Amino acid sequence: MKKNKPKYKQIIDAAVIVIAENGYHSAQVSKIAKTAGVADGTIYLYFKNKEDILVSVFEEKMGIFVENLEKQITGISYAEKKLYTLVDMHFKHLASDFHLAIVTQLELRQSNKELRLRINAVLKGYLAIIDHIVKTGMETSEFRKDLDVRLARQMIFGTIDETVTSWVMNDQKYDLIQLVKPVHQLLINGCGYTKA
Amino acid sequence: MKKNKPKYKQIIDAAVIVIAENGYHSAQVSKIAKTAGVADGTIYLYFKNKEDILVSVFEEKMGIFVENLEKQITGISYAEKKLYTLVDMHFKHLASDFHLAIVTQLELRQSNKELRLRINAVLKGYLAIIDHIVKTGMETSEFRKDLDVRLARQMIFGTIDETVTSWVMNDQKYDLIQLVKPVHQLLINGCGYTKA
Amino acid sequence: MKKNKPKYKQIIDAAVIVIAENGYHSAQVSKIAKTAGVADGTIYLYFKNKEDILVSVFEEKMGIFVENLEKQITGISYAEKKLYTLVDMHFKHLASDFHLAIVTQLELRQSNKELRLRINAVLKGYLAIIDHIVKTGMETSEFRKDLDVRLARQMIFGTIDETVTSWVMNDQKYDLIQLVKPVHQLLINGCGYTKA
Amino acid sequence: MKKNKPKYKQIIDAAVIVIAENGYHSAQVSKIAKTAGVADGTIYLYFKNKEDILVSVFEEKMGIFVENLEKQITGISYAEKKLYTLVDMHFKHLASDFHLAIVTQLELRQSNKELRLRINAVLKGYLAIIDHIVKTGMETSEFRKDLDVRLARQMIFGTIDETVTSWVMNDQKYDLIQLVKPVHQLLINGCGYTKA
DNA sequence: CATGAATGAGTCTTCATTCAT
DNA sequence: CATGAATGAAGACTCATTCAT
Repeated sequence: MKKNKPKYKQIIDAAVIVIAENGYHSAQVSKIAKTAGVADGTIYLYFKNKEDILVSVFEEKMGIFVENLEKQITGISYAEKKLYTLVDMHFKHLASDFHLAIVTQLELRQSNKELRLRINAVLKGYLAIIDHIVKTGMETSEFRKDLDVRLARQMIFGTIDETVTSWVMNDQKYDLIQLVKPVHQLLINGCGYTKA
Repeated sequence: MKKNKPKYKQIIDAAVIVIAENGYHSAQVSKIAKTAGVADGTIYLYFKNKEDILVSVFEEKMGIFVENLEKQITGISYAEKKLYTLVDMHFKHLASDFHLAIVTQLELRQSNKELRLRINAVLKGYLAIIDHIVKTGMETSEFRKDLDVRLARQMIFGTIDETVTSWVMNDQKYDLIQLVKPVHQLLINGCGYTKA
Repeated sequence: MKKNKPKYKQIIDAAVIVIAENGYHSAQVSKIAKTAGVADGTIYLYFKNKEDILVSVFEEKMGIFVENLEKQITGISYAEKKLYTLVDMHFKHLASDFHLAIVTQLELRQSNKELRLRINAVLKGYLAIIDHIVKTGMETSEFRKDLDVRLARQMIFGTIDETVTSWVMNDQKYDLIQLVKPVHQLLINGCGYTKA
Repeated sequence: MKKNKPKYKQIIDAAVIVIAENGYHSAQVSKIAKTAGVADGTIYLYFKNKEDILVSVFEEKMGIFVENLEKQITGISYAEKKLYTLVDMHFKHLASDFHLAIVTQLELRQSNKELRLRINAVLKGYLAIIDHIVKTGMETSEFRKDLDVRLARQMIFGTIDETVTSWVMNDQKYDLIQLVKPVHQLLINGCGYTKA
């Protein structure tokens, strides 16, 4: 895959739009090709098949995001602040790209077992960051020592994901970014010490 | 739709199995019919189309579950205990039906906008129960007074859902029911008072 | 076939309406049954299959018509007057039954080879009357002696049929009965002696 | 529709044969494709659906015929000779293409209202020619001045059509072309002056 | 005679993918 | 590299007909 060629990006960008507007199953390869301004066959010079386009969209768009996220979070000392940055960047990322949010929260889920494995591979990097935050919090005693890291991660990811999905399914009619603070508070509390 | 006819239930039950084992898109109607022991055409006496089968499975199975849940929870006084019962029943319900868990967590998500609306209609009852718990907790001062009910609901639902999905995607190789207590603790903390 | 039973006629009458309003292929047997006020299965106590209904409509409605026609025409001496009666009765018959005209001119043609044979059997009686008229005309010297009876019959039938079909396809928006005289004139001329 | 592509004509020609031999409803698209030597899907690059094939056959074959007919007839001065040419070319056209005659006279009639509209659009050109002939005859005093053009046209078309249909339904076992002269005579008489 | 729930055969159409140019 | 015409597999759905009651 020659990921630096302009056509590769053209197709990725066209795919986000076409899939967001039509749904994955109604997004014909020929429609993506037309939107990208290339021939149908050209798609197959850059992608193995239709599913590959979908996953590549995720890999490409989320891959960059996770890289940025990692850089930002590494430089922060406290888990609380790390977690705030995570929620903040996550919400801002999707709030800034209407179509990508739809693809990520709705269309990408319409995939079979095989696809989900590749998606999970990408997600692993993101989940590792969450794990890192949780462990940091336990070390700094910001969080309870007896936290089950996997469960804490599932709460953090589940809450963030559900919040974004609800926002998308409500046609993004309220401001997602305003939810950063209260969501962060919920998560911090969840990981913190039980009230006396 | 004659929902009391035995054939209706036969088809629903067959659909759960066939969809879980093959995935929604590979689950031919004829395969469901054969498993149910009826003719292909009989399916269409009880369901409008293939999608209708999928949603009906959810409506039927989750409808009963939500009813039971409501009854149990209404009789409980404290939010903490209510929430425990919710998590407990949710996990037990899906842990007891291997196929249903797959359909609920994975296959049902592969649906188009129209279908999701019907699914959401069913979910509304479930989410209303969560809302009720959160409000109860706020009234009894078990939970913070300044909770955003919608966000709290999204945390609770998101955490539970993500926990179940992870468990399904890991082929249910660990015991979901053992997670009731720690998940409950995370959620109670999330909704409770900030540590000193 | 117990053709005197009321249900037989009920079904025939329902069929004319349903077929006229929906077209033969969209006229489901169940719709005819419902309109006739009988169960689906009852249809098959009176008719062999769906095609049989269609032909029976024709046999029943046209059979009576041809009988009447025969009686009337036999009593007439001259071919010209016989032909006038034929055109007159034909146009009046179809002009008086909106639905029957549609079935006869349009829907009945949508049949396969086998059906057309049965229809032709019924038509034979009608065509025999035309033949009789032509022969009478040749004997009385009203018509040319060298007429080809078959061709004359085809002109007469073709002209009448085409006139009615055009009228049906134009949604019967002009008065068919007013055409009796001019059509009769055309046919008489066609069969008559060459000018000068 | 790329009507100049060879495949378009291949499919049209295959359709005439397959439909004539099997009847429209038993003529599977896959059979037409096979006969045309193309893949099933290729059909749909050139035709909207199965019905579109049927009408296109008529449009294509009759369109050319009507064009030729127009050219020939325009060059003729007298209505009588014009009419002779019409009948002559009509009979010769269908007598020379066994399969086309079947499709035109029998299968094409098995179409629904929507289809008949497209068929009528093509027929309009043909009927216009007949009208032109009738009017010419009235101007040259070959025909009666008081002819109703529409009725005359219906007689001419009805007679020709019925003659061809009878010939097709009798398995074309007699010579259609020998009927040109007598049929022409019938029509000329019909339009001409009443015998003194 | 009458019912109507159940049957199951039969086919058009889509669209991801290929490959000759 | 790029094209786009051609491919062909695959399956949901309808509805005439049956038969146990």
